[in-house]
Amino acid sequence: MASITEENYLKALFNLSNNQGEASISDLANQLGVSMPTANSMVKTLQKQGLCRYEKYKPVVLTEQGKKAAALIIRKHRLTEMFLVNKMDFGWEEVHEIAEQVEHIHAPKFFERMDEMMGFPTVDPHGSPIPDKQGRIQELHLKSLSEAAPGQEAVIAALSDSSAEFLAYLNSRQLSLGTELKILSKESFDQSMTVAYGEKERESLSQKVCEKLLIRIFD
Amino acid sequence: MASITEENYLKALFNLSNNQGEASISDLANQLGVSMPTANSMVKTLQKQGLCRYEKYKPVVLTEQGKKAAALIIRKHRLTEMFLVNKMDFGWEEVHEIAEQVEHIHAPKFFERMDEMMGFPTVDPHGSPIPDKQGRIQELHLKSLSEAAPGQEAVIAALSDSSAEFLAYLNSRQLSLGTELKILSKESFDQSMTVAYGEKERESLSQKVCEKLLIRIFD
DNA sequence: CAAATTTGTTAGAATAGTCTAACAAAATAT
DNA sequence: ATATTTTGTTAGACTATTCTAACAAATTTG
Ligand SMILES: [Mn+2]
Ligand SMILES: [Mn+2]
Ligand SMILES: [Mn+2]
Ligand SMILES: [Mn+2]
Repeated sequence: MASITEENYLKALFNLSNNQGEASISDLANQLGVSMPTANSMVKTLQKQGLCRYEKYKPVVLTEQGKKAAALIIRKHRLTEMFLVNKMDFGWEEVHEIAEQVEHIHAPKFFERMDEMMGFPTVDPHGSPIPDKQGRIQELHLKSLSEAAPGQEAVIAALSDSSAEFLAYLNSRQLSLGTELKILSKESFDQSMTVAYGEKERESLSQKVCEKLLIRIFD
Repeated sequence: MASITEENYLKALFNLSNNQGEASISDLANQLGVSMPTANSMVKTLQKQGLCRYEKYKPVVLTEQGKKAAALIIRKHRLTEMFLVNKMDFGWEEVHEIAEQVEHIHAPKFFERMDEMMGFPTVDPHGSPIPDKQGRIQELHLKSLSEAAPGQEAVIAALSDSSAEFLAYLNSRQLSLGTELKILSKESFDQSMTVAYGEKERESLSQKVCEKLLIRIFD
């Protein structure tokens, strides 16, 4: 059984590989807030357990076993976040820190019961997919709002940044998953976009924000 | 912040003191499944943090600070057990192991929300009192069934043993908290008691069982 | 390309939590 | 009141996780 520390390294490696294609020691160290020698030595430990492959000075690669282990931890994390929001009335900006702890609980039935109670959700409160019990992840092929064109209509389906700060920004603008946007115009100078949604007739969203909103465009 | 290990030692010390009046190093080691030198050295560590007092060859005593810390962990444990039973449909025999892990989560709001959702319960699924937010415990002055006399009627209010084995035994006899018992007779040879409850006209309960059933006698 | 910077590695040390072996004190039994 | 048993302590060692300092490799820059 992997320790909590090892589980957090696995998750970090998994996320770095998905977001950047590969995981360097320095990225890993940064992500986890440890020194490079610490990350280096933990990578060796994970390799001994067959969870990753690694050669000096090369990027770290998770094995299939490592990927599955990581995905199953992420499954527990995302089920927990969804449970906290749907069944315990937490805000989407409050749940990550709690899930970061709950994901390490060893109690399969606890998470299965959450899953059942929620009717087997496929995404978490930030729109990220929940891996299945085999650790398989259904890829959502979403575009970012930046890629949409004036005149199009779209619905917010997920976020590429789920930091508390970004979520607080979205809360302050009444933006949430499911919000339907009409794209009015795009400023070519700074790539900011003007959109309409809900009660808002004209809201301007910076490029930074548009890139982080993942949408499904209406046909 | 006490580590998970330290928290488990605090709880063990608290329970030993309550059940036996004092906590020896060997009891503590036994309770936690560690060697005596290990318990001995952890006691020194806790003392350095002001959580217990201890002199060589004397029993260990929790300080007020230590008692409060222990009670607050027990609060999280018992709220969790009650939540699992009341809101997540677990059996009373399944929840202890999960609560043993969840009790170490640092997220005050998580436990407050559980508490609210359940309407601020005062006892856990095994009838043990839930300490309040200040770490105060309301003492229930219950008798064991062994102390009751033939002719009396009583209700099962708590258990002095909540092991999975005892709970399974109770399940198999349809005995649970709230079950109303009529005491028909007591065998002076082996202290076993014959009782009636629910559909059962005559059930015999051994002394071992009677001692572990804590009851409230009807006036 | 050579210099400078960034990234990665090794070595050595620290802390937390655990163990076993050996010994010492206290409690119990003869 | 001894002898025996139980309980408790010390010493020394081990693993896991982390750090800093020093150095080495790889990459980027001018
Ligand atoms: Mn999260
Ligand atoms: Mn975590
Ligand atoms: Mn319990
Ligand atoms: Mn515990």
